[in-house]
Amino acid sequence: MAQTLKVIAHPVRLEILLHLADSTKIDVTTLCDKLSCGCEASMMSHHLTKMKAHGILTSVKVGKQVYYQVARKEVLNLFQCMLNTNL
Amino acid sequence: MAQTLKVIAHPVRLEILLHLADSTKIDVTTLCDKLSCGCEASMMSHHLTKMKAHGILTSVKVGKQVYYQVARKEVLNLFQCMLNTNL
DNA sequence: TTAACAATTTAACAAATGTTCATATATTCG
DNA sequence: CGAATATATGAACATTTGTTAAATTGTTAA
Repeated sequence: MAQTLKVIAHPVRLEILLHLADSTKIDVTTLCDKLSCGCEASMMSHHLTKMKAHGILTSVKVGKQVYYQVARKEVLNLFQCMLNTNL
Repeated sequence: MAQTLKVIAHPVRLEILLHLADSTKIDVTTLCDKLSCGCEASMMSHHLTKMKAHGILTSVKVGKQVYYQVARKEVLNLFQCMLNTNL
């Protein structure tokens, strides 16, 4: 549990999750453009890879792009809980 | 929000919170004894200090001992949410 | 009051993890 | 093939974690 929290506990990664909660799946470049954190593709890839490694995301490669999406929907619940709790 | 999660995202600190959810307040040595993590007083102090620094805990000194308790009850809600969500 | 002890914190350091920037590896298209 | 684009990887740097030892604060009793 601590492990999962740790992976989530990063401003960019939270924003990624927030975004993926709406759009089903999204590729790295688009994600970079949409997020307000001004995150470079390289760094974005790192974050995505990390979350994927922990089973929070999955990815599908289609041509040049790799589309990511949330694998563990529970994480989104937690996210919602945090927003409600005014944490 | 990421900051708060980051502070919580550690096995020992989660166990501390779990314990403080029940017992209103508790001193460092007792906490060390009760937790199953085999955490030394020194390390325990580190964790408690960190959580206190982030406003999650408060402490009162009574004689030789320092009693800690949860300052932000919302954090416990989150905790409960995580348990429910089977995270 | 001071010596001895007990509870907690601080300091100093090595090891493990995380973050970031620069570079490398696909993949498509002309 | 070679240029252009999308993503991944590597290596330097920063932060976190855990350990051991020493310092601080408080208590007790001679």
